[in-house]
Amino acid sequence: MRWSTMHIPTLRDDPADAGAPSHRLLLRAGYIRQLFAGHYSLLPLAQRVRLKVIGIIREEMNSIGAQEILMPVMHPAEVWQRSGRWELMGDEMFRLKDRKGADIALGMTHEEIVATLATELSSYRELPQMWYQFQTKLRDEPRPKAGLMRTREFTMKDSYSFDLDAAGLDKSFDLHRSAYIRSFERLGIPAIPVNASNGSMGGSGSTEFVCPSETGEDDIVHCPECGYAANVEAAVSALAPADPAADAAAALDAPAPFGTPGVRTIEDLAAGYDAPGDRQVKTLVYVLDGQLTLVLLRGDHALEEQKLIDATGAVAVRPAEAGEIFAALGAHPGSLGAAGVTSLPVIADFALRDRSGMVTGANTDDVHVRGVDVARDLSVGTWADLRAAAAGELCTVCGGPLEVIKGIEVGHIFKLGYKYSDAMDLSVSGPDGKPVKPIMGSYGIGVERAMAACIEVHHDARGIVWPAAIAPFEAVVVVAQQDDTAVAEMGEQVYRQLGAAGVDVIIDDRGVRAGVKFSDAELVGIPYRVTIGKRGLASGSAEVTDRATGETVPVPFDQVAKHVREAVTHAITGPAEA
RNA sequence: CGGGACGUGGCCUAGCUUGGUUCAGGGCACCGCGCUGGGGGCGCGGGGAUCGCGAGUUCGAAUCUCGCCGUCCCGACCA
Repeated sequence: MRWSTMHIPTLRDDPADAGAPSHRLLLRAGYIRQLFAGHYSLLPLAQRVRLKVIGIIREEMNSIGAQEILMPVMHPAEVWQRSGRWELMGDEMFRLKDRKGADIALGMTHEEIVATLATELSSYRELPQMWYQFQTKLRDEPRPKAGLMRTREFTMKDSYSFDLDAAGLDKSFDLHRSAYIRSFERLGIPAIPVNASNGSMGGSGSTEFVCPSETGEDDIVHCPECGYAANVEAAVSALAPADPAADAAAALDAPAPFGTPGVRTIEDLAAGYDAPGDRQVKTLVYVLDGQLTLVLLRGDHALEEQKLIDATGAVAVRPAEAGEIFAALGAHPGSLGAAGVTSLPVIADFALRDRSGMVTGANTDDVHVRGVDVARDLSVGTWADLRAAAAGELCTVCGGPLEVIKGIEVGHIFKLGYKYSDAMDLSVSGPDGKPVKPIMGSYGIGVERAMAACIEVHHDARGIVWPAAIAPFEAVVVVAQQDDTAVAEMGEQVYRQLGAAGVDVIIDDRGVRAGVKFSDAELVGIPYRVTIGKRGLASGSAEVTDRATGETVPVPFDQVAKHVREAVTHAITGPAEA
């Protein structure tokens, strides 16, 4: 490829972008252009990277025995109605009508569609099956952001497994897990597998692959001691046990009201009334699928909403509004409590179990009660893990202190169970001739997001520093003096030699100054730069510069191709054995 | 969906508060010529904008008012 004929419109003049995050670099370096919010054109450089990313993931998927397919982006509404997700997906699903007036969904994921395909499976002998595709997903994101990081239109590698039983699913799941670990390793993304919530996918277990990064949107609870890692949506932590003696000391025969004028927060109450946060019961009011529900936590704990959703199975979840709360309880937030409330469902966090001598609101403004015995005074209908694990709490595995880090979710694997098998009526004949329902798994990697995450990890003040495996080009030949015929010819010759040696190479043959070529090569992020110039011509050598380290070594012209080929080979991890 | 900001040649932006000699100035990019030539070089010349859209106020609107659209950022959701 020749730089002079390639459309790489770099925007090199914004000093504020030094060390900028991936979306700015992709834009500046001529990788992407926005069409409108959440939709980007990929220019030649980006498409080259994308195809390499796809190639690596494809190799790893094939190596675990998965087969590539391609499913439509447009789906008839009926399929989604059968699984119940036509309603569940709400505004996030793009919908349209065809000329006949039939409802059509634009695919945001393909569980329903593969399950439809899988109705053709007829015997246990055909299981297990793993099918995957690279396909555009369309999601009407409420807030697209950060360039390729969060778009409304993106490529996803999604795969689906069908197994005879749970043990088989475990195996397919583990195969994907290992394929993902190898894929991210080859892509240069330091992703770590973390426990996660299943969300709207349903099912029993899921693992997210998260790339640690300050720009990430996910909070990951991580134990440096033993390696435990989980999304805060699912993370657990250990608490110091409650002190029974202190509880006993604060216990009363019955809850005793006391005036707390102006007190609205846990902190106010802790400060003025000898009621530390861990002695309070925090009462939140949520509307779960239309049902007003009291959610109880220890005063110093924060609710993790996803845990509430997972624990209740509710679809529509929102905090209640002040008006609704007053109508139901007769008080405003700040003075709420569950003591004596039997008209509303009550769900409480495990940390409140068996506590006594607690302080909580009295459901009368400016009044609280003390001496509350959870078992005696509160009608808790459901106990669940609802609190968000926090930094400094203890690891349930090894007891070490936990930390919370930010990360980018680049992949997610789910054990789906029978949700879609049921909806689509999947069935095969078992060994005994009786029908058996296959069990499903689903597995996704966001391709463009992986590119963005990779840059997030691999960039410096001069631009992108691609790992050789997915760089748009492995090497660039920079002709330092384009109008010097001897130099230009030597550049062409070295360029041809590199190509013949199997190096993915571009020659910068533009008629611009050497400095422009150098800075562009660095901004774009090509791993190896081969400089051909008057200086080297005299001594019969080129200079090979490593983008990552900045190191430059002189290499005789006839050795350049071999030298670069070896450097690239060394830098790239090959595919796993099939 | 709630909160905030912004919308001026391909890109970045000045002008807007205090409407009128600016029917819009600059930088980058682009075209031509010349000088340069190993780290974003210089000079001269040139092309390119009905100031997001629509109403309104006014003798006069990029500038003021209203509406709409769009984009970005902060919160609740996802690969």
